[in-house]
Amino acid sequence: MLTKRQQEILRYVQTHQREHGVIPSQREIQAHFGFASVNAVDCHLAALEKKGALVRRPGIARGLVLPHAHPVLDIPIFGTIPAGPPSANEQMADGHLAIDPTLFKLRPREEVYSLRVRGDSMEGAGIQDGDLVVMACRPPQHRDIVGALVDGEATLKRLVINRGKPVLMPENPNYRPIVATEELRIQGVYVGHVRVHR
Amino acid sequence: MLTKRQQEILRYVQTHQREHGVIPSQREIQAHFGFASVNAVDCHLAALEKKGALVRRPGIARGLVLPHAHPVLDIPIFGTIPAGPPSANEQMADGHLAIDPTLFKLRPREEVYSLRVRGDSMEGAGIQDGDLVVMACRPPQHRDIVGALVDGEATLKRLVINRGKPVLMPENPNYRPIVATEELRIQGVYVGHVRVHR
DNA sequence: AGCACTACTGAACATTTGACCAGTATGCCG
DNA sequence: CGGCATACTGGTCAAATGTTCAGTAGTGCT
Repeated sequence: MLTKRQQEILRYVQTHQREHGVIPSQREIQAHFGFASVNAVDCHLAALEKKGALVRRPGIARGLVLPHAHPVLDIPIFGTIPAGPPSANEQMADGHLAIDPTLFKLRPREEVYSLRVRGDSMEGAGIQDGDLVVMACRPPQHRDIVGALVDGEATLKRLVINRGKPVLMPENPNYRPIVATEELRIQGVYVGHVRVHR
Repeated sequence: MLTKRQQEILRYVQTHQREHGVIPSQREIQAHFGFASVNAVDCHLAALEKKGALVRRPGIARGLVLPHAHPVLDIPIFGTIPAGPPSANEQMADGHLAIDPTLFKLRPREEVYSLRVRGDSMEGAGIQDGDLVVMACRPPQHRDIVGALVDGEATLKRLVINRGKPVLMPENPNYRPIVATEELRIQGVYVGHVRVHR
């Protein structure tokens, strides 16, 4: 759909952003291609926008938005044992997981965070020791895998509502279901995970 | 290390970029926080840069570069059945997986690609149907999980060298080890995977 | 008390930058 | 042939924007 020239322009914008961290201005694009006029750039950008290859923010400096530019979410990685919901203390993050948020089907302004799994109680669900699970802060539903704080201890289990009562089911025959005796606080719902092979 | 106010500023910049695709200008930050002077923003940005929380491009509109903005690798996702090594035909990618390359311990200029897993033959290794496995193009070693083309068919199995002969071991008792009768081409070594919960 | 750092107000300035108008030339489609 | 899209030259203009100077106030440190 795009002409050869339009592809070149688009590619330059992408490359420039990757290498300099900043979208190029029209004049920078002009200089790179040796155009005698900025208008040449302006026309190309208009054409690219019309074809949906990018979005322009009118009147805004370097206001090009590339479709693939922002699909990167910095997910804070908390320790193995979360002391509470992440919104409270962003500082405690052990690191960040940069990943495409469109990959996980997140809702509009949904908070996400990540935990490093300890133990093998969810092995049956393919979640192993050391995996980074991505958790979303949303209301839990029946049979969701949830991060829960039960009687002061944090665990990752499958939530089952049994006759109105919540039960945390492990996915490993060596472990037993957990029924909260005192308090049960759901801190997040599993939406996916990342494993790095050691 | 950052003060509370500086965190707020930094967070706003990150949020603004995620939601609008564009870095906010100093005046936009000013308006958001209700400052009476742009200089308040300028000072905060200077402080943030001094502390290494971001980089400023002097004289450039919206010239803030967030440290975690670009260390993102676009990994091409190929189909479930790879017809060959990805270097040949980059075009065939079904999509892209944007992820922090530092997460996986990749070697300097190592090629990576991604495959969607079909089947449950590696269930014992925690790799399930539908998972996106990340593969690196590097020489396979004993007990690596590899993507292999054996007798014309593509599979993901653990490579075991048995008395000098390569054997592809599944991690599921319902499947049997594969010994190549004709050809065995290793197309990549498993370095990790990503699962999106459905 | 003196100094450094944070956290601003208020104003002015020079650039940077997007937008726009007027033209030219080429190629394609009906 | 006219109309439309591409691909530019050349130039102007106003708005957007980073930068800087001068000054005030609070806090913590030595």
